[in-house]
Amino acid sequence: MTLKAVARELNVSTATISNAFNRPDQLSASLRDHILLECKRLGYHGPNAAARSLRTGATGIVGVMLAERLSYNFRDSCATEFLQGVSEVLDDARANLLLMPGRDEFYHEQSMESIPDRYIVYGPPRDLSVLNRLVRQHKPVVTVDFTLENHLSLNVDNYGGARKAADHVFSQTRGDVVVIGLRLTKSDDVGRIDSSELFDASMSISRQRLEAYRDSALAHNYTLGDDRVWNTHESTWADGVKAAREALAMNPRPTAMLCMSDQLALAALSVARDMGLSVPEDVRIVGFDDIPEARQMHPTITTVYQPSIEKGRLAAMMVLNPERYESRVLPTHLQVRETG
Amino acid sequence: MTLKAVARELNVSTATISNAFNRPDQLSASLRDHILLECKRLGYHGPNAAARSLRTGATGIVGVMLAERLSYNFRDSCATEFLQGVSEVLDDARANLLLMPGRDEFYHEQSMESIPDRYIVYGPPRDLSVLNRLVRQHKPVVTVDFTLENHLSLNVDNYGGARKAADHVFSQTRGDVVVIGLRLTKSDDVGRIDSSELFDASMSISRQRLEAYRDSALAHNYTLGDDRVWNTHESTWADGVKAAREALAMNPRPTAMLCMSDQLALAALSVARDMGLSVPEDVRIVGFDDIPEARQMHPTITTVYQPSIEKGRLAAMMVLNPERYESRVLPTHLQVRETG
DNA sequence: TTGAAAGCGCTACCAT
DNA sequence: ATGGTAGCGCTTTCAA
Repeated sequence: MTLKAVARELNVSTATISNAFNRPDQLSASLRDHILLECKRLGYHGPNAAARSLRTGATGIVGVMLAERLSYNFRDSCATEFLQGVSEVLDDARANLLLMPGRDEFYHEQSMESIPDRYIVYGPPRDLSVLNRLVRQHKPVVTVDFTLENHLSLNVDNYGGARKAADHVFSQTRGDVVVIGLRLTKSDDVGRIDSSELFDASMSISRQRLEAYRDSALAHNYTLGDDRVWNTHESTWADGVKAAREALAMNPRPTAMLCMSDQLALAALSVARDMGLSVPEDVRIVGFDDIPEARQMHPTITTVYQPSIEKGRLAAMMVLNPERYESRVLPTHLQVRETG
Repeated sequence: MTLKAVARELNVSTATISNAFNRPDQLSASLRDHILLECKRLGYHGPNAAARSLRTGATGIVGVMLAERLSYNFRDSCATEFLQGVSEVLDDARANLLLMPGRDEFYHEQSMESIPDRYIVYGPPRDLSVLNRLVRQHKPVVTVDFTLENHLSLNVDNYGGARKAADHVFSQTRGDVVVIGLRLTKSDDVGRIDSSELFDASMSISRQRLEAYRDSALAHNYTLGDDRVWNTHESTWADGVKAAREALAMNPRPTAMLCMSDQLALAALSVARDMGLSVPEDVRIVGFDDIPEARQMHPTITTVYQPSIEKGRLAAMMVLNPERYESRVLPTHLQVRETG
């Protein structure tokens, strides 16, 4: 069933059918009602979205570009909460949600970026080429957790949160402190970092957190050298366990671990207990994000709260009405609980 | 940048550019390489997806139709795990994922269903009209957690799992057993059910679970009447708390609760503890799904395992290659832990 | 191996 | 208030 077929069936022009759906003021109410009723009877449910979009350039679809592959985001509580916030607002706005990976290899010779009307870019895409293609569409874009010149952005106060966490840790411990970092470099491996390979601070929230940890260390007469900072590629149990094992094998054993996500902190906690260590007596563990599990675990995790759901809601509202908003930085705060 | 513009720029026909992207065998390798290189230079990243789809009817997008609004699915661990499985497979297949709500009101006069090439329908859509529109597209469809005539479906053994859970409970307790159900009727309210309003068993996994509970009760000389079955609208903390409060206020107090999701069981557990009850001594609590939290909480939740991630993977594989698969029912099994 | 041209389904302009 | 029609960007047949 196409618009043309309906027009023929009802003996009116295609323009009239189109108007019945898109511009009610262009025809009499009675004709419009008649047409809409007949369309229902004939099984025509409104203009084909692809064809309409070709003509108008609009689909009502909001693209959410993720930093990595799609599946990663459903494993990460933080990302899931963010998407929850986004989808709440899109639901109300009657917009659909297209998820797009941030890796170039996923776009084999098709310009999928033409489908959505607007974009939320959640974290710096792994391949910047993908971002460039997107920007060239001249559609509303909101970047989240990083900034892009001439575009609206939404960030949280990573430096402030991390600083508070580190200040708290350094004021409580006399021993060695280590960092379990997240995506600080391009490396896929888990291991100590090499500062020369760090991502740029403007593009990497992890880098911002690291700076805060280091500044705090300095303020407490301690140095957080490369030999005390581990990198992980994903905020997963596996990566966290690997890094924590290496870190806790250091001699002398660290007395505190600053983890860049709660997921990593949870893994570190498990490793510490397997080694027979008491938390926080033998080793303090502090996370980041404040995912629900941080509150539910025993012991509960000391961490930095960031408003993930709210971030999603706001990102969606910003991209739907860019003219009404300005770039923002949302606050974070320290949640002292049992592990630190 | 359009294909036409590129063609003009390079002094070849539009057909040749199109072939360079879609049918490499139709032109010389050298010309193709030249064209692809020039396209990159000119910032043309391949054919516009909307236009191509208008012509070919294919977009490389897989639609996942959800039973309800989008946001609900990001709050539900089960749904999130399912989507994780789906997206793993779609990642590998280089397909994109369009999330679509299952409520009619979200499709205001636009036939969005023309965009995806294939559909996974996760749970019976709240409004069947949406499903009908979808089916009329004659695209591959896989239904999950319900069946649809002439279409591939993927289910789990709800009856079997629920039966094992109930048999376990009835063999352990002499007192009153209540059910905290999930979407057993259309009602948005939390409260006791009226059996005459129950959904049809073929469309409702909850109904299947209820039948299993009731059959098990009968086998143990007990009757699970309407006054012992609560309905909730969403598998959320709030709904669970409300239902559990009412149920535990019964006189005599129930000694076991069969909950249709772990989320509801978690809420019931919290209510029981707030009332000063010991679990499982005073009241046994059994869930369904086996979400990660069920293992992590203290006490750990006795529940029925269903393979949510695997269900997602399989649904995606089925919809990508419908001819290679048949409808299936995946097994479930009882996980006895501390609460029951 | 390459090119010309029709047409996918629709909307927006301009006529009437 | 309604209709005629060009053209959005592309693919595909057919002809050269």
